[in-house]
Amino acid sequence: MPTARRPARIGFLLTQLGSFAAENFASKTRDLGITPPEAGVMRILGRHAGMNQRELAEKLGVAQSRVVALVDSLESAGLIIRKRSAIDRRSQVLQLTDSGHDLLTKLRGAAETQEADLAEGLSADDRDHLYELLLKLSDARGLDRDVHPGYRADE
Amino acid sequence: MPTARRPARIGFLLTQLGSFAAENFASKTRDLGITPPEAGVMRILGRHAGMNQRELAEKLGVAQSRVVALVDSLESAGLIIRKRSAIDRRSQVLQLTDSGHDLLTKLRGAAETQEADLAEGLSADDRDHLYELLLKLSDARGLDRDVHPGYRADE
DNA sequence: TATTGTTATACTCTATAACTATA
DNA sequence: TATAGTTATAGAGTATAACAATA
Repeated sequence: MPTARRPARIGFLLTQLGSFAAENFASKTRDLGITPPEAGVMRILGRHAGMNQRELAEKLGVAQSRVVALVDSLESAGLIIRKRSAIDRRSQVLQLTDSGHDLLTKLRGAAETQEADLAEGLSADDRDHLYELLLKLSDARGLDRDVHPGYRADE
Repeated sequence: MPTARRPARIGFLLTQLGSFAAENFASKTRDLGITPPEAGVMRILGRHAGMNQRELAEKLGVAQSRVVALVDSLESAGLIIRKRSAIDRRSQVLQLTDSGHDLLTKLRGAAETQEADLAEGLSADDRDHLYELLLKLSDARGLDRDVHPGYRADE
């Protein structure tokens, strides 16, 4: 019964490695001129074009006022555009620009690089198995496959 | 070759689950009346009694001024005490109080509860394997087995 | 009246720099 | 001079509440 003898460490290790992975990715987004939360917005808009800001806030789990700042910044950088909906003029519809699509491609490249960084030290079988186990945990908790929160963490 | 077909998602999942684990633990420390960073201090002092504040700052990877605030708060709560070192009167030596030891015991209980929460949905074998894989990753990166950073994270 | 987005404001976390006491 | 700790200050990130335009 190895489980009973093993110390309670999965939570600790997930937090520690999650932090490490987040820092690692943050340094890559920094090189591309955006912050990690901005990268999250880009990723979501890449998959769900035409969202309005309220929908984006809900998906991200942040306040609408926070989305205003994120969208301001990405729009200033020329990566996305706001367009008033013709149907409901209260609503701002968000679209990636060409430049935004280019950046999204680079972000995906960064994610591939990160994957190689992180999995270093594991065999291909180990990697696949780790992926399956993590996915099982994530799905079992109903976590969104596209989103994770920015967060303040500890053990 | 399953690895080549698998999307680059280990980094994402580690960040997402790390965030989830951190939030989960934070809610438990909140019930005990302390914050997650304070819980980290308690854990370290439980293992390394007699540290001074500079050493603690180094171990945590935070500024000394941050340690002042953390220690102030834990001392006000009666969980630790500062004692001027007799050898070097600049140095403040930190010790857990009896009450601090009690709280540390409760924190360990919380970690056990969290472990059960997190591993729900995995078989005992899966849990053991996941633990081994995570530990391998953590060790391969030279991460401290006692410490992880408080952090701001994304993908 | 209700909803979308925006602005104003405040709070938390944390770091850097200046300072005090001691070495 | 150098170091341990403290205080003062500032910046980043985020939320809540008040507000404007539209429904």
